[in-house]
Amino acid sequence: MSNKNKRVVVALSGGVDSSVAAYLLVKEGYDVLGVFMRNWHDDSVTISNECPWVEDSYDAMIVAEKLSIPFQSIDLSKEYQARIIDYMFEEYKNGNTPNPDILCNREIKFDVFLKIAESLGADYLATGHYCRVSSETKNKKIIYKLISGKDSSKDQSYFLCQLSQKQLSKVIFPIGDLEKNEVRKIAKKQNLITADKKDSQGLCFVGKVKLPDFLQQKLKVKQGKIVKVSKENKMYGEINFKDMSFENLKLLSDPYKYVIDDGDVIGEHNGAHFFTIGQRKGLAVGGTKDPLFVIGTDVKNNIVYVGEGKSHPGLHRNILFVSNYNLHFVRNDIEYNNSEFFDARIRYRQPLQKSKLVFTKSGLYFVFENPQSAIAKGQFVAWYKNDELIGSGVIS
RNA sequence: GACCUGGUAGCUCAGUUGGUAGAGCAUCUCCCUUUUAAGGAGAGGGUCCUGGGUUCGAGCCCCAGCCAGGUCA
Repeated sequence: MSNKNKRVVVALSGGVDSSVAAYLLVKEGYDVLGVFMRNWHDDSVTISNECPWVEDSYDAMIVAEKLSIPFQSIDLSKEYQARIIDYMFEEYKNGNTPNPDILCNREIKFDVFLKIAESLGADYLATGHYCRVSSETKNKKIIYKLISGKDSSKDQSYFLCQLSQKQLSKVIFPIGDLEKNEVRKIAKKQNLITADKKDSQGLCFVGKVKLPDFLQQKLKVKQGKIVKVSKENKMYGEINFKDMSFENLKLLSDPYKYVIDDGDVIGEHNGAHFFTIGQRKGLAVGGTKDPLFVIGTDVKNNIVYVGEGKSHPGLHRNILFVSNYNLHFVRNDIEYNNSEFFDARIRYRQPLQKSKLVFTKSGLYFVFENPQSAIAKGQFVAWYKNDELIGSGVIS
């Protein structure tokens, strides 16, 4: 096969998915090199008492051995700290809700790590993501497409929404055409040690953490008030949701700005930056008929605003905004007419939502057909056409 | 000062004609999930204000006290 001369570095995480990815590459005749990334050292903040990475790197090595491919381990914790962890703290400090794993893909796996792979002579970098890449030639230029994984319940395209054409040109996702159970079946058949290993969860590379505890490493505990806003509050009635004119879009997309007099003080929290919109757990305030949800935080004045019940108006919005600066086009050859519907999601595994894309001088408005719950500033919105992820951006 | 109402799980309350207590919310655990959340399942938790009394038996009846809210002079 012609693959013989092609060298691929596969990122082995010590899980099933990357193990099977490596196996498939070997089977297809590539010259495969397995590399394990260690990006985090501090086990004191993770929930499980074992150091997960020790076992993971060991499993990765055993898989490499089994497949008879060379293996090495690299430490990118400095870069991870600088590009991911620091960003995370900064965002939370500012009252935003970051998505470190999306950045980890853009900045670490498909940037720092990709460059290392290239320095090792790799033509391609492969990972165990449930995602696909295809390409077509348009005006003599190759265009790469980021396609959802075939297994829709596992599709991880959302986490790759910040990748560029250049990055995609270097990437192979060997398991993107498989379902999870097929991946496990292959691993079992090949006797890979990771076949029955539980799927990893939590922050990629860090592991499962209790976020408020994790954040307390750097963010101070600071007592503040919890203010309950009535669903009858007049501010909810003041917006004309039917007026979709350009001038009104900003008003429609702006998160509600609460002041302390908008509601009643019903409790205390220990730091508004530990909370995010839509959050229910951790408020430690009972006595209501329906659960309380965070509808807004004010980190400057250290106030958490809550509303009672899932259907509280403060929880839902039809429109969100992404500034030009925060827009990222995976495909930069697509025309928009401001009235066409795309599919979009604002969090991993969320069913795709119909949305119009309206471009303005300052940025892009998503006008959803149905109201979206808990649109969180700092999270990413990604838009799709059919199975293809077209672009993404940070929610303002 | 008098009168009224109420004091039951962390919170808000329900508790039939007296037979040693329940629901929602909160909390904790598990499941789901490579972000944050959400969601699903389960668990723990009560000298029923205190002290007397009636009764075989009192959260429920009686008396006294304490506390909270209200009404009237």
